[in-house]
Amino acid sequence: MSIPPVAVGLNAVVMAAGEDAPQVLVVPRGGEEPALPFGPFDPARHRTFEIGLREWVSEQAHFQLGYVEQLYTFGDRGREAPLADLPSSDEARIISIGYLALTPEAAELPSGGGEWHNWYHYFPWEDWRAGKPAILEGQIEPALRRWIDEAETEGRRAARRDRARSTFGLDGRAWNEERCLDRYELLYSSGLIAEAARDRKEAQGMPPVSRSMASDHRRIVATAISRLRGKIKYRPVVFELMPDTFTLSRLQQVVEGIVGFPLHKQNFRRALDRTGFVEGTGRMLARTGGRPAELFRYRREVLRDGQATGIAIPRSR
Amino acid sequence: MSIPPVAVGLNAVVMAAGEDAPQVLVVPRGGEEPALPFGPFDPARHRTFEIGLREWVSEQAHFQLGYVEQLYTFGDRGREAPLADLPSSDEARIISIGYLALTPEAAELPSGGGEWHNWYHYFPWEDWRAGKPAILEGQIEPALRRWIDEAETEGRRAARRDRARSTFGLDGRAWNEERCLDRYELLYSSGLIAEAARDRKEAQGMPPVSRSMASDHRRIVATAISRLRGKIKYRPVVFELMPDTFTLSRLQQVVEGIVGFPLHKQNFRRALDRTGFVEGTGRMLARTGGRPAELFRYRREVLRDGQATGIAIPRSR
DNA sequence: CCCTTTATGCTCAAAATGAGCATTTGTGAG
DNA sequence: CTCACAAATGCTCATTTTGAGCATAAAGGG
Repeated sequence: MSIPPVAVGLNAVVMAAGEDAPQVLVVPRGGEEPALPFGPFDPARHRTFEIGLREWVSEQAHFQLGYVEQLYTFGDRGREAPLADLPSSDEARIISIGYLALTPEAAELPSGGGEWHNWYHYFPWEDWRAGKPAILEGQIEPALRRWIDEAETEGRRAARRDRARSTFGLDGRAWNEERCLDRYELLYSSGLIAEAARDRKEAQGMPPVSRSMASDHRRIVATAISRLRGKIKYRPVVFELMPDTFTLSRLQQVVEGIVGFPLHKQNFRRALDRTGFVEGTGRMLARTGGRPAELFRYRREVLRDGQATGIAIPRSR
Repeated sequence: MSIPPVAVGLNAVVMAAGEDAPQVLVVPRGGEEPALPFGPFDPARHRTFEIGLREWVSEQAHFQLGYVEQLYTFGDRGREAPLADLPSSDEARIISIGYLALTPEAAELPSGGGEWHNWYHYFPWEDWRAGKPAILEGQIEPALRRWIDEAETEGRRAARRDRARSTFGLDGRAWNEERCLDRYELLYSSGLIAEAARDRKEAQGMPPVSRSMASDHRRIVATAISRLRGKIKYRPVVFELMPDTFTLSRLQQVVEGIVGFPLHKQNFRRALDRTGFVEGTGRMLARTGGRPAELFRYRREVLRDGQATGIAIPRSR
């Protein structure tokens, strides 16, 4: 029993908290769609995937990774158009292992390497912080209804309707921010995503509703967003995105950026307080535009003993 | 930029609810350690990993899979002793993609294929349903304390102590059932797991405290247990393990088997009721040894609309 | 010094949890 | 045919945890 060889690529979704929105690290490719930091896994050079990943990211984006976790391994044939500089999938299958990396401060990136891009330029329908995004009622929902009606049998129409309803919260269903990946995949299969037309080598049927990425990289980012939005609730991962000290308002801002909707300020603080995750430093941050805010610090120790849970996400209406 | 080839293996952790404890499907290998259903991923034959996986499982264990999700991709060099019939890792690196599969009824397995084994034969320290397992105080905790003291510097001792405390709930810390993988890895690195000695080709230092498995398969099972114990709380996955109709007591029994501790019966039911996941069928199951119990059915529809959360786990004291 | 802007504090009702006690309804022994 | 027993269900009550607002404090700019 011998195992046929396949090529393994490593992709990193590096995230940081930007000024107004979460950011993802991309590598521009002059004229072409931007890509995630990406590189082959070479078993001769790298004892582990993570080592290889860190090497590629620092080489391509001039950037050192901190917190890293494995996301998912993507390997379906036909899931992507291969990047130009890789062998096409007819010859050897390429599978890619996606990683999520979190890093504090979106600030200093040496030039010539990667760039920070706002998540929501790639996923505008995911940002509900200022209410329901106009793109949903304006473009996505009508297109989804058209896609539902296009199905051949009533059974298929019902299946499409159910899927669209539950992922996009149509017809009064609730919006579940964690289902970002499901939404991306639905938009892909209904042809609303530029990558879908590109992969099928068709003319694009829809005006681009958002920015696209190389290969299946946008799918990997959607996977990362779903994972992060879920994980933030049961593991204190937000703090990987914060600098050493921060105000509670800033922390809340970062969480809101991630989950994509506004939180109730007082309740957010009360719940945070109970977790014991943060402690005041006594120092204040002036020039907040109002009353100065105290600077807080993350207490890494609390992770060690007791149940490490995440932070509460009290939605505000 | 070309990608060096590696070999990809697919492993399935197939789980079912047994009479008294959850079971995992293993393939006996006459005399040697049992293995998970395992097979190479052949990109020429299989369009997706899942298709390949289902094929291997049905071939090796004579068994059709239902619910399947990807777990993790394992690829560290030296993480395992290779299976005898595979090329050794010096030549080509073998990475394995682990999958978790859930299936109702541990009952009918055609003979000659796989066997159902109780989880807790491989992880006896994880079963707290009848109180704290004796193996913890009897063997594991003393060995951990020895391992802590063996460290060379005080700093390392402190690090080991912290790690042991938080994973095994030493010194009054809480036991977190989701950290099954962390515990396995700690036992592995502290030499309490037979596989550790085997992989380093050492004589075994400890009397085997539990059964071992081929290669790194026990680590994969630990990953699956951790995942399932976490997921059960925020997604209604237990029902994948239940037959069409079941009593509430049986459902509770299955959940208790998974999380590894007893639940408060009334509160479990109250919380379950609120979710709307189950509905009574009106039919009763007699011969329960007491008052007959009503048979319930899982309402798959609730998943479609609204927030699909998991079921509550009200620990009983 | 008043007004605007943030940061923090506090209160109250509603909902969810944690723990028990109480009833119902089969089975099986005497 | 009764009665004790074993489960399955039903209900109650004190605590906690949420969800929503209202109120107060402290800078900075006319």
